[in-house]
Amino acid sequence: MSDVLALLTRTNKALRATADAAMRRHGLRLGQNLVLEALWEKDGRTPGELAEYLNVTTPTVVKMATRMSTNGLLTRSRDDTDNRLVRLCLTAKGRALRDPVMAEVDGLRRALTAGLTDRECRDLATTLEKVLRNLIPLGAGPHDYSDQV
Amino acid sequence: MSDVLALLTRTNKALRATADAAMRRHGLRLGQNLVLEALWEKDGRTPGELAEYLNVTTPTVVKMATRMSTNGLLTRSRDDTDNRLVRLCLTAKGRALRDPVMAEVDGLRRALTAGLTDRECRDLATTLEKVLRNLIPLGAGPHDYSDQV
DNA sequence: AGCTAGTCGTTAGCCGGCTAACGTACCCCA
DNA sequence: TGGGGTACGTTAGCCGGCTAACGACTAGCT
Repeated sequence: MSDVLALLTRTNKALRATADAAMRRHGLRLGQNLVLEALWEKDGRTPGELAEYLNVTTPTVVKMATRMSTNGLLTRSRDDTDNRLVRLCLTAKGRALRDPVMAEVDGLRRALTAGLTDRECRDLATTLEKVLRNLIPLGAGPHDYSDQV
Repeated sequence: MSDVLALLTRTNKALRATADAAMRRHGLRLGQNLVLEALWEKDGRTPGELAEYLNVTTPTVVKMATRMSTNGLLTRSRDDTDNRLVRLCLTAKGRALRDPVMAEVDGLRRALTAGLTDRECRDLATTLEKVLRNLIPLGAGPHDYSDQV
């Protein structure tokens, strides 16, 4: 009982489905709002910068950037001074999504914790952080946790 | 501060990475252990049954079953009495993974909540269930949650 | 008995995520 | 000044997940 693993899995699945549905209402897909957020905050980032910022690999950003470029959300352009770099710049369409998408994410954030007391929210965050810290050392590389408690 | 949304996202990402690494040690991939678990519990299930049991769509099960069949973990065979049905049956290799994989999942489950008190675990589960219930009505269909608190 | 409606699995195609391999461009040092 | 190492983006290919369209089979009603 109280299987945190299963609960975490189910919660995340529901979260993904809900978030994707929310983003679709604005012509976006699940992670694309994060790319936009990063560019709203600072336009003209490179795929590599974005990848590090979003905690994702570069190829993932490249593929998403290609789709988002096709959808007219951003443009690719090579940096003048360093020809290796690629600058991802928002289009007017990409900039226009800022307010509605931020409102949507805010709504999701509130819906998520609806009916929870402040105390519950804080405790949830604290405990999740602990779980996260438990996971991080295991995530990188072929680590064996059979020696852990 | 205490952004439950971001925390949930990061936790799940770490969880997926860790779980995938754990399953790879047994020649499996992320969700394949769930398929095996379902067949350990009751062999010869159909893709549709499995999909419902795992809360996943049928095509997802079909694709996984194809890969797992290629890897010699299970076999496909048509039902004699109803030729629409396909029976997924474990091979010896698939059966042999039962103990080691269950132990691995158990290790993951324990590592996940390492350093947490029983109280913290129970509270975490309770709160996650609330969050999950908040999400479920939003997940199905083009629902608008702008009216929610 | 035959036609229709419903059930079931498969295929095609998309998305986000990853690793590995590749090609180009820069940079620094001999 | 040239060459080797390094940084960067792209491509290819895999996995889990989804929806939509398709095809085969059963079942049910007339």
